Amino acid sequence: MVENSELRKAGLKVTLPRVKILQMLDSTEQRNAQRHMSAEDVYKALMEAGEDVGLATVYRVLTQFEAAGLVVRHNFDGGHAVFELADNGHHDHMVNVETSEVIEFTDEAIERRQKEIVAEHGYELVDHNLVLYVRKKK
Amino acid sequence: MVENSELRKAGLKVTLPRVKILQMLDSTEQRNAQRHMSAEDVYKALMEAGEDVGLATVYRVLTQFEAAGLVVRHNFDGGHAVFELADNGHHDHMVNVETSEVIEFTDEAIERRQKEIVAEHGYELVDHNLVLYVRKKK
DNA sequence: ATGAATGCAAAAACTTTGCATGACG
DNA sequence: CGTCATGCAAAGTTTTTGCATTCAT
Repeated sequence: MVENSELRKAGLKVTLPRVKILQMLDSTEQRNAQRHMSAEDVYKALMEAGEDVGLATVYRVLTQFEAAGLVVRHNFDGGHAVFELADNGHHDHMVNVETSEVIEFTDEAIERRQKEIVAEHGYELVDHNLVLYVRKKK
Repeated sequence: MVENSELRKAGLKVTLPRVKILQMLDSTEQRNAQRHMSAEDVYKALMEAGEDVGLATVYRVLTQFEAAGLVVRHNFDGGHAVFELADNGHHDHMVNVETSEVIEFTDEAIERRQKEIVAEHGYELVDHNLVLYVRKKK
């Protein structure tokens, strides 16, 4: 189960909504149902689970989680942001354009090269976002 | 100047708003002012130029341009989408998180590695999206 | 002339905020 | 108990849509 100590560590009081939201993210991930949920997704899932949490709270809590590094926010297409638990390290995404399936991966060579490129321009890397849109090879 | 034939080719009637928007994108790019403009940016620029185009039209036209491949839409951080002319080939982006300045780049090593990774998973690359969020090195 | 495109205003979609109430430590 | 968190509703943003009018061909 997701540790409540994670919340304390982040300086966040252990409240019911926060615990529920964290569990929700964790459990959907376990079931591999949907690794990336929008605020609305989380809200609906909570409602269906009989948990009475306001949508505004879901937004607030997800934003706090992001600030605390518990969760990562992605802006894949447009429209809405999606969130995923940050607990299994950094990774990039491959999206199968035919099925919308999301595959995670990491590649050292790319990571390294990114830092080099940025340095060559006199910057330092704060974060990055790489999405490969793919299709099954025929 | 931007060719109106581009519009015809795309099956779009050559109307004043469409021509103006295309020119606006082209001219800001020429002046290197801002390669990436939001719908609002385009709208304001048109207003300042004395062109009377509705914001809704700007959105509609940019969406059509995107569908026609004349323009590329990016969803960098969140909030709003930005558009750029598609005429100068593929490139990735670096966003300075302190100034929001956008720097374009391409890197063969990364491009190559992406194809390899995708192939290793049994897919083929359709498209990709790489954004590096950077900060000036101190 | 005729269908497509525009402008306006209204609505939709997503997210944030103010404020009174309620819960955590 | 004091403070922080929540819920609700209202407001903010960004983008889309309905509809009457105007324009391109």
